[in-house]
Amino acid sequence: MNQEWSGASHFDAFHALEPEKQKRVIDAALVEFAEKGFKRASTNAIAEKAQVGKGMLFYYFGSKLELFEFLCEYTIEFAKTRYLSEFRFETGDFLERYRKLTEIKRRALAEYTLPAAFFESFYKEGGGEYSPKYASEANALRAQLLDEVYSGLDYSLFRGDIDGRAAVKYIKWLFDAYQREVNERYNRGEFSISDEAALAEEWTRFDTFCGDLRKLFYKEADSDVSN
Amino acid sequence: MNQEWSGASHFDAFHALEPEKQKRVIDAALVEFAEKGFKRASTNAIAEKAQVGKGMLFYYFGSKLELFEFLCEYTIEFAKTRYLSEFRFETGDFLERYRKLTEIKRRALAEYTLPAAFFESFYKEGGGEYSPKYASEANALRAQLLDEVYSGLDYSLFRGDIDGRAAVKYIKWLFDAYQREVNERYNRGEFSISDEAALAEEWTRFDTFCGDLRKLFYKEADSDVSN
DNA sequence: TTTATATTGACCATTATGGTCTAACGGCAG
DNA sequence: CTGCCGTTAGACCATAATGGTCAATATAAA
Repeated sequence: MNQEWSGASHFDAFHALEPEKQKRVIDAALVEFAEKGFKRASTNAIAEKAQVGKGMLFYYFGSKLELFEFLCEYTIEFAKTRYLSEFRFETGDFLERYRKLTEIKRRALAEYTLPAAFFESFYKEGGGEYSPKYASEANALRAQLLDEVYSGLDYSLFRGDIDGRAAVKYIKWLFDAYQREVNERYNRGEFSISDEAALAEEWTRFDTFCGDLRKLFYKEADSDVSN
Repeated sequence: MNQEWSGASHFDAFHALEPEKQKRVIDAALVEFAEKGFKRASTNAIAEKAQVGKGMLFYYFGSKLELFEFLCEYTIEFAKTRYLSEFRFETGDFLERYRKLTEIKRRALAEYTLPAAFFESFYKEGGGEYSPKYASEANALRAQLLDEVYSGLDYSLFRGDIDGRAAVKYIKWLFDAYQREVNERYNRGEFSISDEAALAEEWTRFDTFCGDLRKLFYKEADSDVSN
């Protein structure tokens, strides 16, 4: 007897699972794919990490690729609703924009990290090769995001002796490096989200950092320079 | 320098090969290990990339691990003789040091890239786990290198309104990001080593970059510093 | 030719992969 | 209790790739 091929995966039923189990599966898969990219990722590892039988993955998703595409949809949806929605900058001050962006990220750190890592990996490793369907959508979203941050900047705020576009680039480099440093500290367990005091210290650290950038790249606030 | 390890691997004989074939093997192995780390690296891929029978690798080196350790020794030796030897800074000016460091790297770009990538990968991926023998030596070398760059800095050169250690960190971040950008341009084939004009442009680009950093982080200097 | 060294790629045991499938579990209806 | 059925786990399978071996050569020297 031949069976139907298409009706194999109980995709919808997945959402009826206990949310905690759903989350375990999703998180494990996000991590695995983010770390290794589509091809090198192992469904065995995902099942193990999620503490779930491997059969379950294929029961719900049908195949590795379909699981991957489910995550694409999930992260894109996440980025749109939880991230891009807060993304309306009224100021032309680049530093202020990036500062606010970092704040948004940080506030949702716990839930944000994994989808963001997956999204980033999708872009860097060639995730789009395996799922062209989502490649364009992910790119569009990325572009929209970049546009929101980089368009309509007020270059007159920067000090006059350095090219404005260069200044923007430098500031971005510094922010990214700063973020990396924080992540490293976080991964080494030097502070945790639950520790109020340590978290507050992180924020003042961030404030001095932003202050430094302002001192470095901007015109002096009180005394206007005549060029 | 070379001692007898076992009757099995004709380790010494490797150096008697045509240099061009040696180089093919070494380069292919450096690339493979640098890209994938020890475990994920494939001897098959190395042999193929070097256009050499797989048996040859094991004939000369005995095992994957011994090949790996040969490369460790090779790169460490390379770093010592071709790199660290030029590494005596008499100035306490951090920017000047990093600038010179970049110059050294760039001048030996062709021969430098592969060993450097291997060395970096050895540190980032856990190469030391597989070859503890060389882990300590590599770390020592790395430490020596960092010490040479970071010890005895003259913080009084920096502008007064930003912490000196922070300034050093920011400058390092910017240099690294700049390097990454250049590498990306290079890998995208936007310029080649043989193209004199493009290369010269790269150097003036680098000069403006250094100039920017000086403007950003240093006290206003009316007198030129020359070395 | 004989001898010694180089060199290859088919071959082997092992491991890991994505995917399948059987057997069992647990709640529920009758 | 007995069937039923959506779930679930993990043994299982064909396949591919791994590090490593080895008999068969090619090369060159004596």
